[in-house]
Amino acid sequence: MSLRHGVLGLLAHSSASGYDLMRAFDLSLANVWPATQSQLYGELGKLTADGMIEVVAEGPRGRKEYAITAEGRDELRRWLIDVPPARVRRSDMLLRVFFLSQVDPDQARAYLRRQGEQAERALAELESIRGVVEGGDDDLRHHGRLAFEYGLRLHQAEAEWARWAEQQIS
Amino acid sequence: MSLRHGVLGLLAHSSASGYDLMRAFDLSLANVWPATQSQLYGELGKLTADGMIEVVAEGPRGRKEYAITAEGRDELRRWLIDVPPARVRRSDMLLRVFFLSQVDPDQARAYLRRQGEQAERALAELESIRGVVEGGDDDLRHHGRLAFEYGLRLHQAEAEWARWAEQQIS
DNA sequence: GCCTGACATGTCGAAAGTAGAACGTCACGT
DNA sequence: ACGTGACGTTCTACTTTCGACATGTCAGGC
Repeated sequence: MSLRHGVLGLLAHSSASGYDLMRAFDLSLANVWPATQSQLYGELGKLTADGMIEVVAEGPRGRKEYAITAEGRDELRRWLIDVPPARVRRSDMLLRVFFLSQVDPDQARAYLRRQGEQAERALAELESIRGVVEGGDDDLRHHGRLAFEYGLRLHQAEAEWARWAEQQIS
Repeated sequence: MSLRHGVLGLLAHSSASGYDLMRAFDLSLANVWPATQSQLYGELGKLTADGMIEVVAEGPRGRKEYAITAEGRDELRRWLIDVPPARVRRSDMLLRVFFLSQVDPDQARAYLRRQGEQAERALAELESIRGVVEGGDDDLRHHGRLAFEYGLRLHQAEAEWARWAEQQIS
């Protein structure tokens, strides 16, 4: 249940409303841990019930501003340090690769080429927001930079692999 | 719903029982699309109901051997070619990176070091089964080799990133 | 005064994934 | 004859995720 910890992490950085968090998820965590609005509001309710966060202010339009509690901070740290990250990552892209012999070689190569192009597009997109990431200087952004670099390297490797794999099919 | 296509893909390669598929998932697809036994048997039922697969033989211990139908093969091809793979991959490992400022630098560095070591372990493990992957010569294995190489490159990049990231924290 | 668009929260149902209990069979070694 | 372990299926219950819908408020421009 990492959605819970995503919310705690953002609230540890600064208090926010559900709507604020929704945007924060879309902006900074979109590529790492996407979440829908309904998921978010549901989790806020559960976190409040569990005493991990609390409503610290109410604004216009029923806006509720949430803040992390000491208990929530403890839980976040525990998760960061003590809970080992999941080792496997599902990839339907790679699952398809296993079964590529079911289509003819031309189509298989086309598939790999598309994947390569997609990786390059992702790479270009990342490069285009490099300025934004390197601009700010708060904690979140600082560590966001590490994640940014990860994405860069990952997509690079992916693009190269796709080119290599395409050549393997003959 | 890629579990469905994982099953279809394996059955396209050769007929098998639920139990056989379970082992096939554990062996070849474990790192790409893990599935539990209950999920598998459930999906076999649904696929049969949908006419994508059929029972072609019954063996001892209530064993049912499933084979893919023409309809199933069509669906598999459609998925392979027409359905674009998901672009985002959740990573709780990376999610933690965003919030690393919540623990002290020593702990943050330790976290990244552990991740680097984990990537290297994964790499070593892959290298150790290189012989197995390169041994066989059926279609599945041939394309499995492409996935294998992907894993190799990915973990390599991950290990390097982790080393780099660890140094960034000071 | 009215429309639009951003702000804001909430509920529902379906699909997908996780976890494990329960049950029975067959082959093999001792 | 007996136990063990691989083989094999089925069912239930829970959690997570997704997508859509419902509902309403406030600020600004025209």
